[in-house]
Amino acid sequence: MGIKDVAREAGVSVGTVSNVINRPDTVARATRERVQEVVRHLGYVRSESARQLRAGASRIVGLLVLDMGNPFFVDVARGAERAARAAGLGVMVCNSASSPDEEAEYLSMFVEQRVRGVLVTPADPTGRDLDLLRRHGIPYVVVDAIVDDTEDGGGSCSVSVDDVAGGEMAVAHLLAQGHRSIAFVSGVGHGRPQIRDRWKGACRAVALAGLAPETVREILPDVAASIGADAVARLLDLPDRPTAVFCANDMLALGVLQALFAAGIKVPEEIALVGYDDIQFAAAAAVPLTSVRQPAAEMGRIAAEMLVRESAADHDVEGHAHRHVVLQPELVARASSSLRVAP
Amino acid sequence: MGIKDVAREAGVSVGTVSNVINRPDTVARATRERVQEVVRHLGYVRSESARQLRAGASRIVGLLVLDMGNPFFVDVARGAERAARAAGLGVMVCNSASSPDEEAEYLSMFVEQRVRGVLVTPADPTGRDLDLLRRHGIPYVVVDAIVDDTEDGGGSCSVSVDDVAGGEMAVAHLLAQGHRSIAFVSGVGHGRPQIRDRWKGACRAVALAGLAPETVREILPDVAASIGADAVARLLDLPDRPTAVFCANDMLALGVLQALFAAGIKVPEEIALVGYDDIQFAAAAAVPLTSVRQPAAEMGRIAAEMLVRESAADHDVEGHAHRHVVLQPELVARASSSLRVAP
DNA sequence: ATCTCCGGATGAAACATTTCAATGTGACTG
DNA sequence: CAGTCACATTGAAATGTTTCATCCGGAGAT
Repeated sequence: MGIKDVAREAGVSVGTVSNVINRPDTVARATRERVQEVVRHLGYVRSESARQLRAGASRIVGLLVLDMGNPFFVDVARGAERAARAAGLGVMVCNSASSPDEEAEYLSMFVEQRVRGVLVTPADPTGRDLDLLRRHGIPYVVVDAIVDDTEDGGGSCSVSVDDVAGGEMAVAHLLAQGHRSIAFVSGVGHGRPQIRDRWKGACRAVALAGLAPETVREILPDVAASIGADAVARLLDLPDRPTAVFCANDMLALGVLQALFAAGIKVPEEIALVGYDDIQFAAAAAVPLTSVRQPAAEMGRIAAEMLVRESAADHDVEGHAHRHVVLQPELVARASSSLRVAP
Repeated sequence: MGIKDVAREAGVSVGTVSNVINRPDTVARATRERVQEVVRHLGYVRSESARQLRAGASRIVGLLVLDMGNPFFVDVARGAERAARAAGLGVMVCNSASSPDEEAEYLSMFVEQRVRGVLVTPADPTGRDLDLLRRHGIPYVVVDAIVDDTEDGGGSCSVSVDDVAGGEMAVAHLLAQGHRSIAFVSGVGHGRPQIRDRWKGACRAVALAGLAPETVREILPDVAASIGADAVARLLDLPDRPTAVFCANDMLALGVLQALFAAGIKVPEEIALVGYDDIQFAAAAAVPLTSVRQPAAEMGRIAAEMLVRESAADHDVEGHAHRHVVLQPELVARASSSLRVAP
């Protein structure tokens, strides 16, 4: 059951069958219809493996995210998937679980598969893992991060969101509500640029308001334990107890919200809460969560489109200039940070 | 940069290089080490396409789910992925979005890829789409459903959860709380067997309690509109307003919860609420949600393991007997259905 | 000294496509 | 009528592996 069987059955050469499938307009109508009939009759489906062996690259792109359990990345995947399919490409979604080892493993699997390209949110902040792709000439687009890799001649496109602006608008919002002691909670991967930028934005908001830097303090919960509970425990231990908490993402914020509830602390009356990502569940939380919305699906879409363009252009060697698209986040105010009564 | 280059550089034949990679113990130590060194030096990575062209099947399994946005399926995917990787297989997760058309499209893509097998939650309740796989001899396991396909000689393994039992325990729980008028809300895909079974279970609980069948009524919100809001509108229109709502899944329940909140109706005081799936966010909802937990990750794991076994056994033609594993759900009681004060 | 065996290495076939130069066939032009 | 051109079709090469029958050289047995 190969192209040869179809050819024999239809009384034509394999080349003609191939043409019927890939360039139907170049073959005479009578022949075309006869071949198509045989294809249908035999239930022939071409073999991608043979096809891509010849072509040198497959028709799928790899997508490597940090956490499939986080709806933010699910949205990114959805956007990417839709755009890729519009270009006739399939998407293989993989989950590095923020581990550089798993990341390396998946990337080398992508190389084995000779994928058309890769969309990746790097787990390894050095971006060293990506060298593998570059060495094999596989184009990639960095999603939700900017990797500074211009020095080694490579470089890449990227799509990200302005996390400094996001952090700033979250804290500016809290300051506007009258809060003067704010905690910034960063959980797993607190060292990642995205999180660092949100922290920077938080500090900038404080500085712009002309307040003391200590107005916002960082809390680093133990990632081994239940993160939300540990964060709240540390929070309550703080000398000058904060009246507001800004969490590095919504998953974290939901955990903190639960822990605050368990501790009998009222949100937003006693402590205001702001998250990040505006995942679908933020609005349905125990107290609807104020959050900084990131255009996740759009990020996925743009990344996939850039990849398609780059992979199409990669034949004229330096015909492709890497671009860095930076999108803007948006504050969505809900009950968890509502205007509190002045003390 | 193929196996040939490695062979030339190391001064051996391609067969030997292949042996070094796939059966290192059959080649003399000196040769082996020399070849390995060259591989490292040249950065050689074997081509999966060529490999699978020869082998006839790839090393990836397809996973087709109904809704990537639903954390339930994300958990299934996680379980499947882990088990597949333990067997050296990759997983390609795709989202049929409950559309038979998309399902058919993805399945034929799987056939093109000559995947090793497929894990699928069918969007087409007739299971007709699966014929394609059977025709091409691709093993598949049905996840979260049982397809009755024994008549056409094919058949398949399946892993599912006893939805009748789940529906029954949800409603029995509400009856035990004293509720005597219950609404069952089923949203998108209300016609699917899973949902029908939950409804059957609900009816059975009522019958077992010796109550009138009208004790539980079904509500079918308009899927085009905002489902939660529409469900609540219909609910309030009901002649004898129910005091409890059982939703076919948690996504739906969260929507209903939001709509109830918007309508100023207190949960659980005025209306009790029970969901299904016990997704991670159920516990963090506005009112922590009572739900029926399904062992999602385990289902994925078992399904993948069955597939691996079947695909290994498919050489001895009828050496494989299809099995149907049915797991048991579990009720997780939370605030949304807490004991209400007698009227 | 000859035979047998065995660990190691080899070379070619097979896998299912795509692509491309070459070929054949009429039809139209000069 | 010869020449040219466009259109359809063909046949074979090329893609990078794996597998398997074969071969080689040396060690042990007779």
